[in-house]
Amino acid sequence: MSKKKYTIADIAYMAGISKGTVDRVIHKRGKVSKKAYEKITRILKEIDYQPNLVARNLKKNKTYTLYVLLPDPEQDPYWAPCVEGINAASREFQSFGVMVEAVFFDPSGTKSFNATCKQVLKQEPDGVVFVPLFYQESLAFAEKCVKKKIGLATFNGSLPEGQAGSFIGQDLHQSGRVAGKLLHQLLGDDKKVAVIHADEAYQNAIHMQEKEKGFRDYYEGLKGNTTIITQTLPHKDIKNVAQSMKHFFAEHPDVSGLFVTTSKGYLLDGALPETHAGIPVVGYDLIEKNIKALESGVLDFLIHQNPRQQAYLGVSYLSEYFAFDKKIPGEKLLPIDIVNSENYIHYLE
Amino acid sequence: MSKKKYTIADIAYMAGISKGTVDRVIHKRGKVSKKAYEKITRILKEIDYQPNLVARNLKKNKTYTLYVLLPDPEQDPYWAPCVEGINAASREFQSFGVMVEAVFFDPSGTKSFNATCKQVLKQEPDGVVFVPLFYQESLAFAEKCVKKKIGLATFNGSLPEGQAGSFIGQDLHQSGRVAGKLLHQLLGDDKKVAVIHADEAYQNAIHMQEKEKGFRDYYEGLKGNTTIITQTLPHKDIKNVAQSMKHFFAEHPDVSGLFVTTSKGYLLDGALPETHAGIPVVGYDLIEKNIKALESGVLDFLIHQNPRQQAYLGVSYLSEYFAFDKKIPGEKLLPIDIVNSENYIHYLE
DNA sequence: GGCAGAAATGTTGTCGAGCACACTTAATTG
DNA sequence: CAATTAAGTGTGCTCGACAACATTTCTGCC
Repeated sequence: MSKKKYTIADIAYMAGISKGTVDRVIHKRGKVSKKAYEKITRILKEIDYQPNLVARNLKKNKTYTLYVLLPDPEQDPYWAPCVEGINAASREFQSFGVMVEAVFFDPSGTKSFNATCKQVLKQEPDGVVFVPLFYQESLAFAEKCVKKKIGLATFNGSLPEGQAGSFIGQDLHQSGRVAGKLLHQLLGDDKKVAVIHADEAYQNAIHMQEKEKGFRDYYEGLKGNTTIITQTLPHKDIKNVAQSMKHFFAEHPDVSGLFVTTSKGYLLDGALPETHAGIPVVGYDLIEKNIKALESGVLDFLIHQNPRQQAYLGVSYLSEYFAFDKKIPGEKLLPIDIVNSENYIHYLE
Repeated sequence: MSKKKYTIADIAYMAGISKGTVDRVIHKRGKVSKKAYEKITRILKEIDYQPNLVARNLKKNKTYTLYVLLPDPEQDPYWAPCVEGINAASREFQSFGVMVEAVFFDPSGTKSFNATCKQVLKQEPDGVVFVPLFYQESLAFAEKCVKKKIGLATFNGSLPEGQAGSFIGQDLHQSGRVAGKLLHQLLGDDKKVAVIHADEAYQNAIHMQEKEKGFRDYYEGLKGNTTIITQTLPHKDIKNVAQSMKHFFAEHPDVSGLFVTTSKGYLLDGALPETHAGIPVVGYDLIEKNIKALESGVLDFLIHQNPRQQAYLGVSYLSEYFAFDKKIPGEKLLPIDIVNSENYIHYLE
């Protein structure tokens, strides 16, 4: 499993040649005779030479600057754990010359995002990790980064493939399937269920649709007789969810389970009509209010998207790329964690 | 968030003194005048000096040897992912002079375990990560390690507190509660359920009991009228589970849900009498056979103990301790992952 | 053969921490 | 007051990778 470690000096000695030449072979910067090249290459292979990353890093002695762009956690608590993840990764890699700076933008419109992007570009960072909340704007930003040869990673949302850089997040379609399965497990066959798109500004439209697709997909695969209806709860109505739900259930009294595609499941707390109180609900995200709703029994399951880990990995991937020349994984899909009132504690940080 | 990095030379220059003295202050090895000591201490605090771990590590140039003792995955597939976790950690830390060696023992008796321990001790490793499958024997081994000042970490089982070293694993009691909650969610109130201790040699007795306690604990907290009965399925009977289950349900026809406390839930596949086929079952561990049973619908939920991560963390903690002087966390409880047929894929490796 | 110029190879200093050793003061003693 | 010793301080080398620079060897050509 492990073996003796060879240094360049060792190899030079073995080949009866100076370490300068060995180094030239390793880094392919020419000016080496065929004979020496082959001899050294053979030895390298034979001993499976692994350069000492510590020494390499010390010599390089370069500092890399990473910026992380994410929505302001003050405005949406979903993002709060990210800060902790960013800090953890930052601590871990600062010894290797990686400096990490987190920047928040206002998620309610594109203006703040654009301004933040501009500001970050001005700092000429080596790498950028960001949440592509706004599609067009994110695309433009990513292009600029690529042009400037800035390392890229996105989390909690992806850009069209072919983009250089990494995407870290969840398979939303599959998470919809998980929600479908959970409701199915709770309800049994042939029931009527509803998908609720609660609140959330337009930028999450794609997310919600993906989740709904997965959800419907799951039920279609069953070939049962479950009916699925979709209900949008626009922002203007969230002040009176009770009213909205009353109307909803008046119209659809036979709906026996709900799937809330956003982190706003807690809005149902105290807002379900007596006739349907206690109805199974599956929602998203471990924010404080949802956990309360989980404990009070309003919500049955939450799907955890692990924002902390997403941010942590985003920073880690770029850091490892800079510090250790590691490849950046193109796509990293995190587990779709199922959370109920008994296991949520371990997912909090 | 991040700041300029100071070197010992920087500090020496600032204090108008040589780096030798600065070094003496940092490492508290005396021979420094009060004046110099205070001056340097002040500067160190002021700039919050963080030594460059890369340089430190390079200078030390020491290699540490870790041994990992775990049950042979060939005999119990539960342990297979551990090997992958060990390898991942090994790769990560080999640049920092940490050598990792995995050693398997036969879990069916204490003999192989004892022999392996002896053998490992003979190698005089710097650290040991092991699975304390056998209580007495593990205790003795741990004591020997402590005496020899060998770094310690255990996973998937703990030793009595007060032991030096780290424990990585799951809160078994709480995982029993999770299982209780899941069955409760699937069944509703006031049902009769059964805890099945299936197979498993004696060494897992404590695990199973802890899980059962948590399970009962959950239902007691409800103050409902659920009845819980316990059924042990001894090793000699696993060849004829169908027969055993037939008898069981003949005696307890009103049992409407099962909690299998071991990784042997898959044994129920094809072994449930027609009268009770499709009954909700919660089990443990993502081994291949269980996943099949999950997909076929025999099992409804599995609780994932994440053996891969447990092993990975065990190795990582000790490695970071040796390589970076990091403290070893006393106890690390991993999330109790709930798995169904739609999300298991992300937990496999 | 001699010599320019290219090609190949060797040498040395750097990165920062850390430590052994050499060195300079100050204090102590005969 | 010189000599000895202790206390405090400074210097220089090491770890391994790496690259700039210095040096040697080879090649072709007059």
